[in-house]
Amino acid sequence: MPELPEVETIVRDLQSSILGSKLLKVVVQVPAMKITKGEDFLSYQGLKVETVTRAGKYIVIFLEKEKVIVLHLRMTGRLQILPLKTKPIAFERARLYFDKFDLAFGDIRKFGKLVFSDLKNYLKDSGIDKLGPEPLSSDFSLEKFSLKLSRTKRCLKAVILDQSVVCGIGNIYADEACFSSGVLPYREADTLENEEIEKIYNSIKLELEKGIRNRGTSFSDFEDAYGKRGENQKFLKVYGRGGEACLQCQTSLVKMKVAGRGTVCCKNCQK
DNA sequence: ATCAGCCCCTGCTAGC
DNA sequence: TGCTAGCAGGGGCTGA
Repeated sequence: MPELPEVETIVRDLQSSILGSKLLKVVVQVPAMKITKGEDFLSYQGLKVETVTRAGKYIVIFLEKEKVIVLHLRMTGRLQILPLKTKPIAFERARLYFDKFDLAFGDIRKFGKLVFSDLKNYLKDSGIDKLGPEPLSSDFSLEKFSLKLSRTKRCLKAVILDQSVVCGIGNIYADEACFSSGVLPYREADTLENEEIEKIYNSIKLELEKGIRNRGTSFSDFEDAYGKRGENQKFLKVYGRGGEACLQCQTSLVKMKVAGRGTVCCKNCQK
């Protein structure tokens, strides 16, 4: 499941390869893909890529003439840079044909999203307008985060998974950040001490930065834009380790459901 | 207004 | 061995 570090890895791959490339043709397996706008792919053809950026878990490709393509990989989406005329990848849902290579969008579960829009409308069309601050930017302040937590009875994990509070965090990094901060994910947010909130705030940043350094977590099937697996799964302390020994205290890690998500934590190390 | 819980979708696995 | 129920979860939607 691609979260911020995985999406950032793909975006960096794209930045080093597709800037300046010309989009020749778009083929989408309708209705397999959820597409908004852009029945009119013709108007995107022949345009060069100007910039590629990330917003939360969204990939945003800016083209000439104020055209914008937004992708969200959701659970099982993947984006692959391929040599020209490569045969379809597994569960391919769309392909963008560029002048020097193909860009394939594959997605087993069809949860992924592809939005064809323009500079004026892409934020709203894609849902990026609803995102909270980027966790690794200065927009994500301890003060605002603290205020959000203190004003809700929701559990900690539900709040940090809420993309409108802080964007880009998914199940893996939520569990890792909770463990790393020593706070139980099911704690009611308004019972957290200032000291705990600061630890959580710092842990979120540290875990995401670590994920990016390791080029993402390939727990099941994440691959970068070149089909290479990440390394961060080797450094996970709790995610996917339910029933195994805690790396800090050897207590058996507990697996439970929190905020509707499978969750692993250490009842000894986390309070 | 807030928030829990259902739904989408399909591959994999545990259990019979 | 073969079948099936249940699980995985990001985010949109619904109803309390």
